[in-house]
Amino acid sequence: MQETTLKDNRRHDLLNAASELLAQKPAASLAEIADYAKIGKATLHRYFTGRDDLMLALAQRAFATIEDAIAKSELERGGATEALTRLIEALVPLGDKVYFLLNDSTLAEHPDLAAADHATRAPVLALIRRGQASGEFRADLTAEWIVHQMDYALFAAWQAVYDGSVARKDAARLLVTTLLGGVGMR
Amino acid sequence: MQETTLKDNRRHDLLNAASELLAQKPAASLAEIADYAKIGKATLHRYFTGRDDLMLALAQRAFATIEDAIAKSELERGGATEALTRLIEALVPLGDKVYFLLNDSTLAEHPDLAAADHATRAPVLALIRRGQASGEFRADLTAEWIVHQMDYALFAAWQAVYDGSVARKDAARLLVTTLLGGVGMR
DNA sequence: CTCGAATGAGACTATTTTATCTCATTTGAG
DNA sequence: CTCAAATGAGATAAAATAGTCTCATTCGAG
Repeated sequence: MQETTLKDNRRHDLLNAASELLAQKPAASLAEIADYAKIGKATLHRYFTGRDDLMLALAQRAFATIEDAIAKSELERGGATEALTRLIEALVPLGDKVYFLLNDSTLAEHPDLAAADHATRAPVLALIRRGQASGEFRADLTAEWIVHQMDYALFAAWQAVYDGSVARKDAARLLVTTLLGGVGMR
Repeated sequence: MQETTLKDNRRHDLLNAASELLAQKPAASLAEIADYAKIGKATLHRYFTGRDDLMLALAQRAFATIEDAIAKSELERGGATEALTRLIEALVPLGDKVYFLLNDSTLAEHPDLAAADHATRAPVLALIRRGQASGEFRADLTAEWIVHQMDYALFAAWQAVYDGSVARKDAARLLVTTLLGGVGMR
């Protein structure tokens, strides 16, 4: 039982290192990933059969992390605006584990991820629709469009944090206010 | 003189084909690009010494296209809001030639592109600042942040058009209204 | 039409990355 | 401490891609 736990931890650390490196260098080779994780290439292959397997595990964990953040945000609770704010505040800190997704094209088409993608998107879509029904969010935009824009706004925020142009602690607030209020003066 | 023109046309067609294919398949090999452009690999190498050279030319043309769109938008003319609207309406149709930039990591670090990037960003930043000074745009956000969010919102819009969830003709209007007004009800 | 330049198809080589394998060393459970 | 399992380093093979070269064919200016 402990063996399994140890292995899982190791696997977890490896995925952390990989997503960290891939966020900076999306084209990193497996050898570079192994080096960055301070393990031998052979060991990497003992945990993942190949690059595809690693990327898939990485993406699955990213989606799981997002699902977790969504669950913790309790999107059904309170006003839709407050719920969206909680969601964004929960998602912004995940950048390290999710940002690499943007730069990988092979993942978008993977069938196993379509379900995970839908599972993460559905509750957010529901929240947006709830907010539209309650008059908190604009109803002249489709919920899908809003969620899609939100996704990219998140990537933009993560990148801004990553390149230092925005402080990590400010990112969530900036994102919420930009997303909800737009850049035009009201 | 005509020889040069012919060669330039051919080069132009080749770049068009490449950006078109790379938008769909960012990891396309040079052989695939050559096939897609319906030319031999050898000919591709006669126009571009290698992948780096091709990607650089592609990116430079993308920036030139953007600069052109900016110039045609006459950002200094009229209200900042109207100017921003003109800009977005000019940029949205360029997706085919620019979208691939998002999926390439090697370009971000290329020194020759830093200047082009700055050249395209400067007039847009100036427009945002003008709008902030005139009270049209929010002044509690930095112009850099606004432009950065706008960049990603554009990529999001291009992708939505590309995957069919938004009609090409609606994209610009949607983007302008989302960007300026946000998703919250005012 | 004619000729030189440009092209395409594909053989071929070089380079890079992935994946496998061996074996000495390390690790940690008991 | 002891031993079986896990690891790391590197050799090696395999695969994919990049890049070069040759030569017969096509193209287009004049």
